[in-house]
Amino acid sequence: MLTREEAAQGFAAVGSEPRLDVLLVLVRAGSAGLTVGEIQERLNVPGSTLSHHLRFLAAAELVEQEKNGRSIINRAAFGRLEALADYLLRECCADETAAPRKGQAQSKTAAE
Amino acid sequence: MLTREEAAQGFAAVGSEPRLDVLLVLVRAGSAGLTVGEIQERLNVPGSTLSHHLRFLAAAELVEQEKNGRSIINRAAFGRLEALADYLLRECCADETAAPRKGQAQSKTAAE
DNA sequence: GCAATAATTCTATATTTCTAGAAACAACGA
DNA sequence: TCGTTGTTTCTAGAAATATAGAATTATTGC
Repeated sequence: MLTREEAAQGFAAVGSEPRLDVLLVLVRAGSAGLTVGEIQERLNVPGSTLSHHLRFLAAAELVEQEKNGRSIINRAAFGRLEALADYLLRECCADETAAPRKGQAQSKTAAE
Repeated sequence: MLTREEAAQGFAAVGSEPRLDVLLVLVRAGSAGLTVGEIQERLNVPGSTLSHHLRFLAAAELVEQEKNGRSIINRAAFGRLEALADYLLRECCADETAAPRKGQAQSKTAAE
């Protein structure tokens, strides 16, 4: 499971529009992944900038990079992304006084 | 649904450890919420710093604030958090060439 | 070895964010 | 109205991040 630090790092990684764009392009690409050049074509961003953002995403382990000849294939780390998605609401309502039914995110209209 | 900008802003909001801490405390508290002072007690952070972070979270609409006398009650916006959680993988594999079965996040071992 | 391609690292500047003390503001109770 | 409590705004210096051109490294084909 994700530590608090890993989760924060993961969220920070997708917490910028250019990086979120990069990740979404990779998520759409699925398990095949995309080379840096292919991402660059789709997003129209300078190589050095893209490289910077990919490093961020890779450091957070949201993207995996595999070298293939002179290209680098980037793939979304689907397992990590699922863990991240689950993280926020996992402890929902643990301190709820009345009925501590865990895992129940009540809608915003449900306030007492 | 969340726009790309809203999603990035939301992720950025929980992309710092102190802010993630604040949000998790509120998620645990459930629909009752917590006053600023109560959060402060639990996290042991200066008021001005906490106020700064809460503003960030409120701007991203991840936390709702309601004035109550001289206190302010903060509540996690569970609906928003769910939307955020869903956002990352929603378009999974849309570009997949072979079998574009949407919504299927294959495990990391599935890369041929 | 040399040119071409793919990507990263170096560098520098601009911008944003973090942190927290101090001051200010708002609401309530006496 | 005056003091107290809860919270925000002001302020400022330190640190991190964004952006992108230029130089560099790595891989391949000839």
